[in-house]
Parts: sequence; structure tokens; C-alpha cells
Amino acid sequence: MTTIRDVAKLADVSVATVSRVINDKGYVNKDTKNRVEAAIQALDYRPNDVARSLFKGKSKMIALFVPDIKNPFFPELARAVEDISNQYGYTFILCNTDNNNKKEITYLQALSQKSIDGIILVSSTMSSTQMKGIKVPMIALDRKMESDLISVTVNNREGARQAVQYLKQTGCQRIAHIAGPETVSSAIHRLGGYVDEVKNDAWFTSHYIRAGDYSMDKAFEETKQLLEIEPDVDGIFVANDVMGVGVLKAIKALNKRVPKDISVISFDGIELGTISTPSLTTMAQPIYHIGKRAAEILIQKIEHPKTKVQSEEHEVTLTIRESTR
Amino acid sequence: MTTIRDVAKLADVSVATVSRVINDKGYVNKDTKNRVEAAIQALDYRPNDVARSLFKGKSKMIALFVPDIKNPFFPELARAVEDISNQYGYTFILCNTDNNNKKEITYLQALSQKSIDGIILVSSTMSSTQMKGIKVPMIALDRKMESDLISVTVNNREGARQAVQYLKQTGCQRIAHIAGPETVSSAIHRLGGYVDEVKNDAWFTSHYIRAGDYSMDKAFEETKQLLEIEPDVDGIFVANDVMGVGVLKAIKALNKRVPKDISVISFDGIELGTISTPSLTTMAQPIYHIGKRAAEILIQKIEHPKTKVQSEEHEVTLTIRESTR
DNA sequence: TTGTAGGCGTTATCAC
DNA sequence: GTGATAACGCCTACAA
Repeated sequence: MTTIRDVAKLADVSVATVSRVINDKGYVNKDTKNRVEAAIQALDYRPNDVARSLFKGKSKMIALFVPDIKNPFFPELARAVEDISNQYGYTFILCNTDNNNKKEITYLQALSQKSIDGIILVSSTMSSTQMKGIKVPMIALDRKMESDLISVTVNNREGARQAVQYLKQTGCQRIAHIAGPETVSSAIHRLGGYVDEVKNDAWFTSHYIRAGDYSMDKAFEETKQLLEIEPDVDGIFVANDVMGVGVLKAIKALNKRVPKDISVISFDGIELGTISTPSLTTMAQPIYHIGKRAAEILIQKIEHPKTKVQSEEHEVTLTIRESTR
Repeated sequence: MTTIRDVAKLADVSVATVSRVINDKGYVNKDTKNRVEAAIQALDYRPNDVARSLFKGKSKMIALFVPDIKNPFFPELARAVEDISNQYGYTFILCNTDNNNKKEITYLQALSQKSIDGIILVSSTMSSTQMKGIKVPMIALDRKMESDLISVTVNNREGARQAVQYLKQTGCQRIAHIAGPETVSSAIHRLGGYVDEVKNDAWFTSHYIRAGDYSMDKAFEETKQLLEIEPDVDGIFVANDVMGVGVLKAIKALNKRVPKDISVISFDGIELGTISTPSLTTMAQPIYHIGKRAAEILIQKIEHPKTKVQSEEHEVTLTIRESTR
């Protein structure tokens, strides 16, 4: 490996001067600068980032924690974060946490030891006490956290309300909800929005709410049970698209038709929803955009620690497809 | 940040001794060892990985290059690589290359500067000359490369043959192929397998082959054109599942039925294929497994550079679902 | 405008 | 068994 010393020798200057040229800092004579640049070219010299990191205590790396990249909601988020990281010269680290707090803590420590510059968290299992010791800049994405961490999310409650309203508007009379995990803020707010809209309806009882976990299989099971107990359901608001597909499958398995017998609307707007038959009407999040914003805000926090940054809540948009009337 | 020096001071020993304890290397008295460990505990000391990296010239990081993590084939691969990295104490870096050679080269340089320990490449655009200078261990995954890089792949050609055979076996008489990009080895071999099986059939002409690019939209268009020109097609072998979905959509758009009028079989075995209606019969790759093997072999190469490692070709398995008779 | 030298936190060599 | 100390490659006071 060629070092700054080699360059200095070849250009017949000191390492300090080379450093100045590289970083474009301090005074350096035009001619010497040219000599140094020529030497850099000649040797194909590239500064060693590890040495830089050691000196600066910063690594130009940021990490994204997601439950599981196999869940089709996360690749687009990851893509956005990677794009922005890249754009600002950061290296992108991906961590699958499986919603496992132990894993999160382990990652956190490992990454601190590597002088990670910042972390974007899609998490619901990390408490404020656990984050006390950590001083690396962080931001929550998609889900708010117990701690008072800045977050980038969407208006889940309002979006859920709109979804239920749309179902009513298209003629649904008995609307059920397949909810997400009760530990996840997005799921809690979507449930809240649903309840807002139906709590005063005469037909409503808590039987219309089934607890899912954002997975297709669970949604499939819950829907089958739901329709057994409440066969008069003619509309279902599902807390995410992945579960929406499970719901579709369950309805089909029971020989009912969507949207003729039952309308289905879900949440997220991932591409998967265009592939099912029927395709899923959904409240679409600006997924790439929130990932992008989270990365931008994090980098802002990293590079200008004094500037105050704020949480953001973005809007979802009703995307009508085939699963509703 | 607490350093090895702090620990040494507290335990009243030299940094050398602390280092010995941390790394469990060289002789150290039982008692002093206890003292040091106590100090480590007391200070909650963790060694700085950056300093370690600088000294060793290794970073305990490995990277995966994929075209685009949003393509549903890659998350499972990424998950496998991350799991194994993690298991061996490596940090996982994800790079989206967009099949763009410039981006690949840029990543390569950036990562070298960070003393990356190894790279797993899903790539077709990197030539052997470009890799000449680079001395970081690499391995190709899913696709073979122009260079003589060790690779972990599946038996694409044989798998393709089996797919076509199965179509014939279920009664198809005119079998078309929607191929993948002609620059990608997996696509080339799948096409090769198809040709092996049909080249001697009386009906066969090159019109039965359409060039796709592994994307849904292109497959949709190509299929529509195909069926216009060759309306007698009653079976289609599609080079991957994502295109398989596009094919399904095109057939539906033309008011033909799958599998009644046309049977469809594809390749990959991603979960997407279970969601479409009808679900896709496919030649399933052991996706997680090949990702795992690539990571294991790479780490082997990193940690024991002298051991000879070999390319691996894994088997695909026919997975019968609804899109074939 | 340029150079010297100390330090970032570890590890490993070589004395003691 | 243990302790100085010289790297690893870079950056930045401080001098000159």
C-alpha cells in the first residue's frame, strides 16, 4: 500500500504538505501543490480511511437497523438510505435485528467500536434506558420509539381513518380490522384510526378487531377465524400490505369473493400489492422518500450537531386498485 | 472513550498486559489477569476496532454487491450473507450497483480504502482487467464472471432443461422462452438449457425466444408480442420468477388462461411466486443456502488464505404450483 | 508557505 | 510474567 509518506518523498515535500493538498486545507504554494498532485497521480495514492477514522473518531459509515430485509417493505427503505449515504460519501451497513433486543444491543456495541457515525432505527424494542450510554447520532424511521428520538414516519392514524372512510363510502357496513403487533407504534396508530371511525357505529364490537403481527400467515389464520365468528363482515382494513395478501388468500379459501362479498384495503403501498389477484387497494406511504429523509436528517445531525432537527410526519395517499368496490 | 491505557492504569499494569488479557495471548499471571478483567468491567472498556484495523490492516467487514436490493431475489441472499457475516464477527456492508460498472469500481475503491476484508459479487459487468489491481478476496455469487473468480451458483442449464422437460411431460407442444439479459451468465445458461431441449423439435424457430431483462414490465411486453406472432404457444419457460409474474399478467391481458391455454414455468423460487394467481411453478434455487456458502467460502479465503477453495454449483428443484397442468 | 513532531488506540517485539 | 516502545497511516498544532 502506498502511503502519504511515499507521496511526500516523491514530491520532495513533507507529509504535512501532502495532507494539506489532499484535504485542501491551509496554505500551499501553487507549484508545490502541482508537484504533490502529480506524485499522487503517479503513485495512484489513496488515503487510508482507517487511519483517518482513528484520528478523527469518525468513520463515514452509517447503519440501518431493520427487523428483516426479507420483509418486502424494507428493501425500498434500504435502497433509499443506501442511495443517500452513498451520495454523501458514507458507507452503508445493514443490520437485521429480527425485532430482537439482544441483537440490537450487540449491533450497537459492535458498531460503536467501529466509530460508526450514525444509525437509523426501525425498531420498537429499544428502550430509552438502553440508549442512555450511546452517544452516536440516531433517528427512528417508520416507527416511533419509546425514547424521545427524532423520527420520520407517516400519518398512520389519519391514513387509517381515511382507509375506513373509503370502505364506508363504497358501501361497506361491517368493517373489521386485522391489526399489526401491539408493540409497534405504526400498528397502534393504524388501529387507533380504525377505532376512531367505527367506535360509534351500532354494529361495532371488539370482535371485529383481530391481532395480527404484520405477517402473511398470521393474517391468513386470523381472517379465517374472524369470518367464522363474524360472517357478516363486508369490509376489512388490514394494517399492512403483506397481511393484506394473507387476508385475500383466506377469503378465497372460504370461497368468498373480493371485492364483491368483501372489500379489502391495506396499508403501505409496496409493489407486492400490485401482484396479488385482485390487486390491493392501499394507503400508500412514500416509502423511498421517508427513507431518504431519515438519511438526510441523520447526516445533518452528524455533520452539523448544533443545528436542531425535527421529527417529520409524511402523508399517505389512497391508492385504489381492485380489492375494493 | 475509555482506552486500554485507562484500564492499564486502573489495574496497575502496562498496556501490553491488558492487551494480552484482551486477546488471550501470551503468558499472564492468574491474579493480574483477574485484576485486569475487573478493571475492564469497572470501566466498561471495549477495544477500539478502528485502531485494531489500522494496526492489522483488516477491518472485519465484508461487502455484498447486488444490482438492486429492491429486486425480490436479493433480500434473501443478503439476509444469508448478513447472518453468516455476523456469526463470524464481520460487519455487513450492502452496495447497490444498478449493474453499473462505474458504480462498482467506485465502491471497490472506497471499500479498499476502508480495508474491507472481502467482497461477494453479484455482477456481470466487472472484467478481469478491472480486478487486476485489487487484492481483496472476492467471490462471485449467483452469476459467474468473465474473470476466473471462484463462484457459487446453481445448475442453470440443467435446471432449464428440466423445466422444459416438465412442460413437455404435461402436454405442451409449442414451448417459448422469455430469456434474461444476454450479458448475465445465469440467463445464458437457462437459455442454453431451453435450446438443448427444443432445438430438434420440428416446430422450433428462433421466434419462440424473446429477450427479456429479468424485469416484470419487459416480460409483460415481450409476452404480448410473442403471443401475437406465435398464437399457438401453449407453454412458456420464463428465465426468472419476476418475469414469470409479468408473463402471467400478459396472458391474462390477452384473455387466455393459465394453465388451461398456456402453462408457465419459471426459475428462482422466490416467495413472490406463491402470491400471484395462479401461483408459479418454478425451478427453485436454494437461495439462502448459496448466499450462506458464498459467505462461508469468502471468510475461509480471508482467514486461511492458503487453503484452496473451489467453485460450487448447487441444484435447483422443480416446485410444482398452479401455473402448469 | 512549509516542516517537525506528537498523538489517535492497538498490537507485537524485545528486553528484563 | 511483565513492561517499554516502535509501528499502523493520517492529521494538526506549533515552529520555522
